[in-house]
Amino acid sequence: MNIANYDSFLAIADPHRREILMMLSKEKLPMNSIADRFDISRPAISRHVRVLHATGFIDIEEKGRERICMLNQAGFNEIQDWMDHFEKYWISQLQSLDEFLKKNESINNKKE
Amino acid sequence: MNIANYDSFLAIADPHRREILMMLSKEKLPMNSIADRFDISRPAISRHVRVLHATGFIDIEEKGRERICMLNQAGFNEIQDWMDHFEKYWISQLQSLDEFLKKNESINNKKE
DNA sequence: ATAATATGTAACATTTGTGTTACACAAATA
DNA sequence: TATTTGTGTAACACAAATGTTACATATTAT
Repeated sequence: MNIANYDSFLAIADPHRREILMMLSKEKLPMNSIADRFDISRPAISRHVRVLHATGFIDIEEKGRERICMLNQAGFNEIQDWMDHFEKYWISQLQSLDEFLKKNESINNKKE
Repeated sequence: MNIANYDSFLAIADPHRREILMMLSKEKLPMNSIADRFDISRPAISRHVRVLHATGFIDIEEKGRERICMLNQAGFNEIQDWMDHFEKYWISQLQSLDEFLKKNESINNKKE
């Protein structure tokens, strides 16, 4: 597929790509060192890195003929923003539960 | 594909499925009410909901012939745990930057 | 009892995503 | 300069994901 059609969510849907991100959270790595650690072909990894780069999860520093890959926060932020929306939902759910319990408590008190 | 092969990351990779989750963060909805709001077919939505349910993003309450869908935190937690790993990375990066700046500061002080 | 409603699912076509091999090229090394 | 190293990408095959239509079934309403 055309790389332009990928978004952050699709980018992290692939286990290989998540493994690449995990590796880069330990150390910066040049393209081929990443590929060496996988059992799939170098071109496949090259493409995965391209996807992660295009979606803002990876920065690439050109150093002679090498391309050093490192994490870029932008991609992660997109996911986190989305998660934050639902975080708010769970917090409001807890509040509703809390209110419910308090109401019940006062009813129970009346019964006694 | 077999639903058993889906994981949380793949579950939220599809825009329709993310839209379903967004809807359910506003209100609980029966299966068909969800489908009504999309321009794709009801069976397609049925499958999306099945995926979200299997991966722990949705709970389903059977109510007569209706199946009421609502959010379930479990799926979101899986994503958040993964995000937390990288959150730690960014914090440690900030610390490194901080240490670097402090070291530089003391060098600059010596120069003066 | 019949009809309408709310669903599930199989079969199939199509689209999308991933992997491979083969080839190209620039930078570093001998 | 010739070779090796680090990389990109096109072409293709295959696998996986998504959508559709058609049909089945259980519950509710008439």
